[in-house]
Amino acid sequence: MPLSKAHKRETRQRVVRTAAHAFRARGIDGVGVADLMRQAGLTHGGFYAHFRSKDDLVAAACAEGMIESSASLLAGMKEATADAGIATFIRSYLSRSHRDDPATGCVIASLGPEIVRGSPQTRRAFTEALKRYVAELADYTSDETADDPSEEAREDAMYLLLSGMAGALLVSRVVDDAAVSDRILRAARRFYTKSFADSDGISAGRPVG
Amino acid sequence: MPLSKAHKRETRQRVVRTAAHAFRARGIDGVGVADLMRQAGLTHGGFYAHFRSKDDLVAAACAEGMIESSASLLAGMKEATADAGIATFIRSYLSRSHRDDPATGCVIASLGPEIVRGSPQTRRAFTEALKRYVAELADYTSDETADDPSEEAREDAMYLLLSGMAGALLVSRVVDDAAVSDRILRAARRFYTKSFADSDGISAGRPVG
DNA sequence: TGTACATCAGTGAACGCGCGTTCACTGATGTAC
DNA sequence: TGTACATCAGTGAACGCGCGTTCACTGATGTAC
Repeated sequence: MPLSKAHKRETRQRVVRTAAHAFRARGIDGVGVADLMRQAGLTHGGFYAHFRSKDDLVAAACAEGMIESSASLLAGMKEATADAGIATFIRSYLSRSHRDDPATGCVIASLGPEIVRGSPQTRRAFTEALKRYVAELADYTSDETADDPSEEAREDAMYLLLSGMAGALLVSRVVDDAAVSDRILRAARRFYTKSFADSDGISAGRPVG
Repeated sequence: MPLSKAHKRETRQRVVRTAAHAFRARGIDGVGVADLMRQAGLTHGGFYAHFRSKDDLVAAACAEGMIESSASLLAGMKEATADAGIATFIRSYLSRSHRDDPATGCVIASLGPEIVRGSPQTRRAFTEALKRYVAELADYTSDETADDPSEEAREDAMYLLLSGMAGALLVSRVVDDAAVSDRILRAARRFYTKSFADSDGISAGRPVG
């Protein structure tokens, strides 16, 4: 046997992780296979020992990016109550540092439309990662009391929260005016916190179902 | 003199409109100059009589798409009260027909990230069109009474509404599961209507400022 | 423990292709007389 | 009203370039003996 299977797995994973970053920063069409392999410390020819096509990598990288960014966001949620945890989540997601660093951030906001137009495999892989993420968030917001809404309602709420914040982040990035961009982030932090991390009765957004 | 200036203006406008549709449907990188000119009934060489570069067209097409889609959305809002008008707006924006027809729909949801990575001119042109759109919506929601929030607060609310709906639309498109996609649209219609088109006191989202 | 061998991850030149852009041209047009 | 002319929107062949993919190869490796 030549090199070990673990070594091959590691190389593949390195390429996928490099791609997950590069795609979010420069777009899927903006990153070539040769460019990517160089960044991973290899030459372009070896690419096809790991992937059947660029599209094969795209599917893996989109799922990987989703998993990475959600993990780093979820990692910050060690709060005592679900509301406090979600409030932390919202503050991190709608931060200026997230806005200014798409490479490690939310895939929906950086690659959403490209995935929509992508291959069935890409959409499938991404959807699966997104569903797992939303389910995890929905579990987190479950408080196991009598008025705890159904799991489906909690999932719907998390789809709303996540998609709404992704839209706000996207608009804050697209806008060519730093003051307006900051205003959008600030207003969104307030709005989503009030709607999804404030159980004191008056909340309109949580639960929505 | 050769052909009239009006004729040239019309040809240019035809190309811009064709591009505004094609870009939203297939992405900016997914549409070539030659392809576009063919669709407009011309050959590719003539392109440079109207635009300095593809990028020049992209800037014009993104602004055009924003203006077109906002106009068609605003056209449906002839209601007696601002709340009823916004409710109509939300219902149209978060409809299945909008989800299934990106070519004539919201530019944020179809091209947002590509514009973020685009040229300064593209972001500038798009930002201007977006600002005009939001100002128009903010004017519409003004009810001229004592507790009418400031224009800035009303604009912030409209940025939130628009970006949030764009995110929901985007996620409903990206998801590879018709049932989940429909659920997201339905939940979003409910949530944004309650938050932005319901002045009966309990609303958390309007005004946000 | 030492050697011969089969494996296959990774190399790098080469491919066809479509892209944005250029350029010499053509021919329909509005204007001047 | 009719004709000669200058203009320039639009044509279509050609360009250099970077893309995704292929392919004959190399050489470090784990295994068999």
